Amino acid sequence: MAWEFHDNAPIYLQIVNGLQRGIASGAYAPGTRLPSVRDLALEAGVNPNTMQRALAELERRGLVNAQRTAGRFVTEDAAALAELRKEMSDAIVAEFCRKMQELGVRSEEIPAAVQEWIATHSGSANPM
Amino acid sequence: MAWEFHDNAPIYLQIVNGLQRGIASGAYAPGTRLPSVRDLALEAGVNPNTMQRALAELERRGLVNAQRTAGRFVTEDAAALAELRKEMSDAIVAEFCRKMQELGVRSEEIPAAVQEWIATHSGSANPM
Amino acid sequence: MAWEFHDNAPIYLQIVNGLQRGIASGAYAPGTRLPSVRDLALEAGVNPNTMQRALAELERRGLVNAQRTAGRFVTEDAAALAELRKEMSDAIVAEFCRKMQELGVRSEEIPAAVQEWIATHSGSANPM
Amino acid sequence: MAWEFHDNAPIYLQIVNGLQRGIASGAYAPGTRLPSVRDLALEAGVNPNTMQRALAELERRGLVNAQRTAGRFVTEDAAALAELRKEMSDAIVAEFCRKMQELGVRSEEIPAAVQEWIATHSGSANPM
DNA sequence: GTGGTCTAGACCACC
DNA sequence: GTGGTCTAGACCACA
Repeated sequence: MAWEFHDNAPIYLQIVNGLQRGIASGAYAPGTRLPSVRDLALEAGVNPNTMQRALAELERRGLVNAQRTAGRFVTEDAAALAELRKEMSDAIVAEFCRKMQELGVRSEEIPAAVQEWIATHSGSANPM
Repeated sequence: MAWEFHDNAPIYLQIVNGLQRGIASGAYAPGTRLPSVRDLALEAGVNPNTMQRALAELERRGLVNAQRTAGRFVTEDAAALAELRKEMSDAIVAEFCRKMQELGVRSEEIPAAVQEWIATHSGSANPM
Repeated sequence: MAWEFHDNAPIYLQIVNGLQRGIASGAYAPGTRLPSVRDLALEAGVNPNTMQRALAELERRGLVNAQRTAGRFVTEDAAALAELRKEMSDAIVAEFCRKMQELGVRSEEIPAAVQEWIATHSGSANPM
Repeated sequence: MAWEFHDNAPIYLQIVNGLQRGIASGAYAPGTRLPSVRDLALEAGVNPNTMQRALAELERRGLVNAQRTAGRFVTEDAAALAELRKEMSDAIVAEFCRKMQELGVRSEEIPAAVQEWIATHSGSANPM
């Protein structure tokens, strides 16, 4: 995971978001043990305290479970994971629709635009 | 227009993009006179030369026409504007789909997610 | 006639050339009276002495005849005019062929290029 | 290459033209590395930024490729080079025909004049 | 060292 | 006043 932070939001929240993305996508699979705080902090290039705070937030949200000496594990709670995916998906969709409307595209036209794009780009993920 | 620049791309290109968004959305209506280079530069907080470069690029793309002493005007070429909107729309859709797929959403599921979101936000999405 | 002088050659020679062009093309028709030295100098934006020198050169070449009080007249000597046209034409052709060869076009290919151009541009003089 | 600029056109465009001539004639062979921006600017006696602008234009036209730290290279795209030669050749022919017509030579007579000149200069025209 | 970008400040033609 | 061009000098990423 490439960590790049902007200064519009606290870094720890940006980390929370990034880890949530990892969990939602399955990059951090349910039941899996997360790397140690130190390692995660090192990888992200932030202070371990900042990473600690992010992980505490994730735990508060029920997405990871700290097990005293063994480390932190991604939750296996399917409902929680589903809800997470729903929330993040909704956020992405919301931002998307906002941008499209800013461009002058009416709500009704958005789904068609999406379907057309998928039809013409099926198979090739064109990262830009 | 709120100008905020990140350092992942040249400022002049970010300006090009921002102005294109303004033109595509109609914030800068076809045939309208744009503010002068100096004014735009002042507003964006960049050097007039940088703004000049961005505007030259827009002119090269056929989106604005410079008229010697009278200023620059947004093109009235409907085809060019339509193509612009198509390109920008496609870029937004592409980024959206990429994010959704990164989240683990399969392509086939994306349109449904969009439609559902629009259905549940149809009231607030169109605050006009 | 638009007078623009470069500094690679004496101005009076550039004037000679310009007037020769006028005579060769018929802009100054055979037998016609030329404007006065003063007027020509004024029009060209040069010192009357400079214009005088240019006209003297033209007279030396037999292209104009000074008639004491009546002014200067373009020669009616058809042979001289023909020779003039030939010389100027040759100079233009020579410069043209030099440029084409500098571009890497072989001598044998030049006439074809000319004919093709004329064929595709018959009628429309495209000044550039 | 001898750089001499007139003030009828922006210097950077004159440079573009000069470099195009070099590329079209093969003086800058396909695939060859061009001198650095700084060196070219020094040679031409212009500001590096002006030379940069000219080179950027050449790149936009697909005639040179910039390779980050290695320098700029003349394109090897034969089609692009052929088109370039065609364009430049056409421009020269057009100017030539314009001058001839200004001299009073009719279009039909131009090819003959060219062929005659070449015939009489076939020895010295190809001094290689 | 290379290309690329940005700023600052100047001058010009046009009307 | 407008757009357009040019210079000077600086900084950056890349390798």
